[in-house]
Parts: sequence; structure tokens; C-alpha cells
Amino acid sequence: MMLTIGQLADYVGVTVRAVRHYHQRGLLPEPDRDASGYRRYGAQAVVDLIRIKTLADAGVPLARIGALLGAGPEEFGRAIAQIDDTLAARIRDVEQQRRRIADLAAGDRLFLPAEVAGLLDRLRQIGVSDRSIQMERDGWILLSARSAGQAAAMANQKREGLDDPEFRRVYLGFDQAYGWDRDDPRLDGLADAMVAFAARHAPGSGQEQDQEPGQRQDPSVDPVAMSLLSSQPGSLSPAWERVMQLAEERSGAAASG
Amino acid sequence: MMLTIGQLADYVGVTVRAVRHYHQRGLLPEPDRDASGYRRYGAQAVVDLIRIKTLADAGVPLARIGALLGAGPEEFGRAIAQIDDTLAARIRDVEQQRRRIADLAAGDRLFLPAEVAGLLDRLRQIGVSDRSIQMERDGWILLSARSAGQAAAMANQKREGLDDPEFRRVYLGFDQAYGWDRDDPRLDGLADAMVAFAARHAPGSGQEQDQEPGQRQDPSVDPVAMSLLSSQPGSLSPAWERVMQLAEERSGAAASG
DNA sequence: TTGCTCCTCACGTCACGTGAGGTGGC
DNA sequence: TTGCTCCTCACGTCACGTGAGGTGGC
Repeated sequence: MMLTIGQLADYVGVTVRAVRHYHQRGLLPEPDRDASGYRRYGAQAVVDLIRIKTLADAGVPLARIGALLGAGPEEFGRAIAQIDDTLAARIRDVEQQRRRIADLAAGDRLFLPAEVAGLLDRLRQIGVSDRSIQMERDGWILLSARSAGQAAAMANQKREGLDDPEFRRVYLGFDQAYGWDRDDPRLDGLADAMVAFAARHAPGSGQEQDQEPGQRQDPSVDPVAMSLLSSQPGSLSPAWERVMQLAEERSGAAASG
Repeated sequence: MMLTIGQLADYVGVTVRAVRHYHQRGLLPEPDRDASGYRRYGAQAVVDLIRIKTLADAGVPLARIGALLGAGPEEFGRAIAQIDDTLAARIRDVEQQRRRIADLAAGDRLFLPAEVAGLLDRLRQIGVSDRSIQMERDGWILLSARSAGQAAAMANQKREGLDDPEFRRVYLGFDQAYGWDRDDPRLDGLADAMVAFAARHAPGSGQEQDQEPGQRQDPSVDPVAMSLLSSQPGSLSPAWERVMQLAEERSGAAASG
């Protein structure tokens, strides 16, 4: 009336190899052998193995299970309570994983701080092209990776800047100019508008906010700088290169004039 | 404005070693190196790595993640739905694990089929000693491991048998005799009672139920056989050995007379 | 006799962790 | 100059899985 290793393993719901592994690790005492050298198990082995399996299923490392099996009931009880806490936390973790894989299929909320996601939503809302939004997203991702806090603050600032109709006009004009020829006559007007807007919000104009130290330029009022955040090769079109060149010439002339 | 491997890893919440591992496995493309031979990452790498981490956290094997990253949105969506099902099942698993580790601290419900647990409860209720209940438990554990269905049926049968006051008397008498001397005069009366009860329920007495094939003896009417189920060395006391010897003599004499 | 179970090595797997020994960036 | 980050091997870890080669039980 003793059990073979296969009967024991099947009843408890583990593999034969697992039982042998628990012997090797010293979790389950090696039983006596029968005449053929087969291990033969009694009821205590069933009880011990179910304990081991139950704890192992709960994710308790085998080394800790070994310590727990030798512990008194009060220490065992405390350990059980702590393991239960871990399992409760695991349930919350899995619930969050479900939300996150749902986000994965949905959009790009997952890749950005909430403030940046809010800015991108605002850009979509005012009619910015998908191409520019993609470039903004990539730029903000890189900025967030280097300094999440600073990126969030700057994104909020830029989103507020978009409440200004003139900033929206300049930003959308630059966005739409992407595919123009580099000698398109409208680029001059666009460069003028950008320089004029930047001048009105530049230091000394009396309109800027207090600058934080180390924050040399403020992308919330400078779509050119913002677009440069994602300086992937090829991201600048001929028209954009041209309008930036024109703007630089004019602001240089204004500074020296 | 490109990221080092450490900036990338910190932002996404993985180790630098994990990023290198994903390169090795081909999940994340190797980026270009800077002048020092350092890897430099763009925004796409952040997006890719968050995808990998989110799926890996959800328990998706890396080999499958590799296939998913190359899949179209419809296949990706189906995979996400299937992963979500797996996570929902995992939550139910963890909830069951919590119940099982609670049982582990509580009692021995975990080690026995419900029918056997019910029988043990009944034995406790009618006043059987802890020692005998322990022996019953061990016997039923071994029997359940060899044939769970048969053990359950036999346990139900025995529990019903305990509704008979005479069976209870014989069983409790045998239980209490454990610590008696082997020449205690009360053992004769106990053996008599056991033989008389067994004879009344033996085949041919007109009281037995239909016997199932292969079920040679019925422990529900034979506490001696039941106690023998757990034939651990040393489990039989001198008094029990003696009373079984007496009972065997008498039933042998009855059979031959 | 055949198929199933058991035995003991011993290498493989999965997703990285952890030094070992050396170089570049601030 | 010091400490931090980066680089490439390459072995270690955890809980077993999976043959390899052989024997015993029904």
C-alpha cells in the first residue's frame, strides 16, 4: 500500500521529474526503495508534496519553500499572510498588464507622458498633418527619455501657446509648407511671420515668461526648434530647409540692424 | 539628440542587459554606433522597446513577441485578444492560489477528496481519537492516490455505515482499545463484537449491498481492514495486534464450524 | 513478448544576471 | 583625475524538460 513516484506525481499534479528535483533540492525526503530500487511513498509524502506544489505554484522560490516546511505554525502563518499579499499585488499587476496591452493595440498613449499626449491631441484637433504629428511625437519621446519632467513642463507650455491664434497660424503655415518647392514665393511671407512672432516673444520684448535656468530656448514659441528636436536624417524637406535659412538671415539682419 | 542604451533602458523600465538581449534575439534592431562605438537610439527604438516590454511583462515568450512585431494590425489585434484571455485566466488562477494557500494554513482539506474529508469530519463528530483520525487520513490519502473515484465511493459508503449505532460502538471500542495491555480481558468482548458485526454484514447474510466487481472487501463495515490501509510500521499497538488475532481465530472457527 | 514505468546521469531551455577585463565621456 | 557609462565575451541561475541508455513489473 505504498505509492510509486508516478502515482504520487499524478495524484498531486506534478511531473515525475519535478518530484526527483524536489528530492535533489532537499525539499522532499528521499523515501525507502523497494526490492527493485524503486522509490515507495507513504501518505506523508503526499502531504509534503502538495504543500510544496501549492507554494511553488504561488511563485515561492524553492529555497524559501524549504525554509517554510521546517518552520513552526506561527512563522508559517506569517509567511502565508505575506505570500497572500504578494498574490493580491500580482492580481493588481495582471489587471494593469491587461490595460497596457489594450493600449498597445489602441494608440501611442503608452509611449508618452500624459502631458505630451495631451499636446499631440491638441495638435490633431487644430488640423496639424499626421506627418508633423509623427515628428513631434518622436521629438517628445526622445526629450522625455532624457528628462521626463522637463518634457512634461515644456509640453504644457507649448499646449498653452497654441491658444494664441497667431502662433497657430505660424505653426500651421510651417506644417503646410513641407511639400512646397524651395523657391515657392510664399516661403518669404512664412519666414517673415516666424521672425516677427519670435521677436515679439523673445527676451527683451517684455512679453516672455520668467525663463528657468538652463532652458535656453522655448520651443513653445518656436516651431522650428521643435521640429528640429527630431533631427532624423531626411526629416527636413527642401521647403523647410529654405524657410529656416530665410528666417535665420532675417533675424540675423534684425539683430545686427 | 539620440539616446544611449542606459537612457533608453531607464525610460522604458528595463535593464541595459535586457536591451542587449533583445538585440541578440533579433527583437530589437541593432542601431547605428557613435564615434565611440556606443549604440545610439532614436524614437522608434523607444516605441519598439515599450512594445517588447509590455508583451514580455504579460508573459508572452520572446520568440512569439518577435513574430507579433512583424505581424499586420489584424493579426496583432487577434493576438492581443488572445493574450488578454490568457491574462484573465491568470487572474482566476491567482485567485485560486490564494484560496489554496489559505487552506494550507487551515487544515487538511487540500490533501483529500471532498468525500473523504466529509468522512473524517463525521469521525471527529462521533468522538474518534485524533490518532485514529490521522491513521484514517493517511490510509485514505494512499487509496485516493491509487484510485480517486473508488476512494470517494468507499468513503461515502463508510460514512453512511456510521449511521448504524452498532457500527459506531464497534468502531469506537476498537479506537479506545489502542493503549490497552495485550492481555486486557476487555479485548475478548471487543473481538466478539467485531466478528458478530462482520458476520451480520458478510456476503450471504442477506444484508449486504450489491458488490461492485473487483471490490473484494468493504471497509465501510470493517474497521480492522480500514486501519490496515495505513500499514505504517509501528501503527499497530499490542492491543490492536491482539484483538485482530482473536478476531481472526474466531471468524476462522465460525467458518469451519 | 510487448509496452509501460522506473532508474541515473547529463545536457538543454528560458530570460536574462553577474562578473571579468577594458575603454570612452563629463 | 575620479566615477559613471559603455563595450564584448562568457559563465551562472532558476526550475525543471528532455533525451540517452538500461532494467523491472504486469
